[in-house]
Amino acid sequence: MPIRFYNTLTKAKQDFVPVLPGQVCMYHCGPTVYSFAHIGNFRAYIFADLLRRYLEYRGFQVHQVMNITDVGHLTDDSDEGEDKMLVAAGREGKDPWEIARFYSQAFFVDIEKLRIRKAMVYPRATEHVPQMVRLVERLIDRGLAYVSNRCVYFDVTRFPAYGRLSGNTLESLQAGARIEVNPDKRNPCDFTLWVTDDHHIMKWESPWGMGYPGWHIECSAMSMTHLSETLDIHTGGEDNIFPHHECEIAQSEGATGKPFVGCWMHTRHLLVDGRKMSKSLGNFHILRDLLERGYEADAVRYSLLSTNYRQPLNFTLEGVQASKQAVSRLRDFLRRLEEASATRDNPEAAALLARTVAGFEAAMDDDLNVSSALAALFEFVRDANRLSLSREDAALIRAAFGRFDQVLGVLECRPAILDEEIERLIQERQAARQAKNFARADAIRKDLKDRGIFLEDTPQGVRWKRG
RNA sequence: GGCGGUAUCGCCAAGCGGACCAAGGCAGCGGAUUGCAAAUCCGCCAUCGCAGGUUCGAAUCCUGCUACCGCCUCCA
Repeated sequence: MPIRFYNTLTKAKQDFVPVLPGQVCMYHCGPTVYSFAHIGNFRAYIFADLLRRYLEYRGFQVHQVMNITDVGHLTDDSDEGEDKMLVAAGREGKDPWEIARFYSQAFFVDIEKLRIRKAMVYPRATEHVPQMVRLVERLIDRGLAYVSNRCVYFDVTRFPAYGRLSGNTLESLQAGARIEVNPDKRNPCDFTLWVTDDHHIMKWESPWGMGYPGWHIECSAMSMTHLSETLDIHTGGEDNIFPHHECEIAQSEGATGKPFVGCWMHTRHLLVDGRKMSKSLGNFHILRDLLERGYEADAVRYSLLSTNYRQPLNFTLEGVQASKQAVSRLRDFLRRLEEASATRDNPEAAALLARTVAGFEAAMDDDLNVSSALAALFEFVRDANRLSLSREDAALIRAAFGRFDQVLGVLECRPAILDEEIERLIQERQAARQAKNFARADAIRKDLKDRGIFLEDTPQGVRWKRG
């Protein structure tokens, strides 16, 4: 069975066929580092991570690149918008370079906590200005871009496919009539490739004067530099579809004459408590706040992971709690496996496991249907809990779950150090229980519980876990 | 105004015309087990936003309505 992905460009699920067999070139629109990334951002990055992990699970060699946008882009093409990096710099009394350094470091701290595997490269826009300039020159040479009043614009009328990704054709955009008229442009929908502005703080040399690049060109330039002129997959949030990705296609294909991306994948925005996340509604979450309030990174990851990326996930704190419980159920199961001691192998275990692997893969093959894949795992847990298992059965199951977790990244426990104090208390409690001093035994358990260690008494002895 | 999406149990969420009088997780209730717990097992817990229509058959297709979300200026 082939893997099937929904392609925004064709608006249909289709078989995934990379340009080079067995290899995948994948590019993700990453953070603009002018503030802390919020959980909505992380939904997109966790999706990208899941995609990479599943492709690797399926045996592909994945070349993964995520950009870091550290150039402040004007919010529109008419030279009147604010520059995010500059606004942040003003707010915090720093220069834009410091802002970028600070928030990109924070970004890497956060993705590590969320167990997002690192991409091959995180190219920065500020380090690729020469490549962008060359791309703009190519576009001018091919007659797709023009210089006007020292700025460079892309002529959308020269690229007939403009609008294919988003459905925003030139006619419908003009019908919408919300586009400001810029006298320097030939057509109202033309977009900026280079802004010449000698007074801007972040500026570079170019054939058209000191200035800075337009807000779409970096992804085209960096994906070509680090991957290829034709990408297998390009991801981003749904808000990127237009204008960002539409413009990337125009620039890239305009310059190379080759298809830019085989499969465009876009993550739906999430809601928080059923509403759009916004600072004014007070439902704006960043990872470090959630961690400070006692929620766990793994539970947050599970929450953001467990809904298909094309559904409007509703993020709630109650949901994070539920996720924590769900993860516990899986981890408890794996922990219990270590006590398997049946003397003969259980043929049902292998059969159940085979069915579960098939269910997991069928679900994931179908456009990363994680909810369904997880259901297969939970059904297995319930069924396996009824069985009497040998050590060999348990080893087989653990290996399979290890492979599942290479994809999901939520089962492995964080390294937990059992210090002597805890060990000693467990011993003391056992002695108290032997002596039927249950008051003392319960006091110890409560003490440990308050310190995040949970004890379970079983016929095989005391088992403990971190909550 | 233009383009697009979503609405399934208290909460989250699969389902894409028949195997569904609808997975799975969380929460809840009853029981087994336990010194008490925890974990685990068993049982209970929805006719799918509303109104029509198509079909032998619809959560799944069509029409209308309502609500919410996204894009059309930065935003995952």
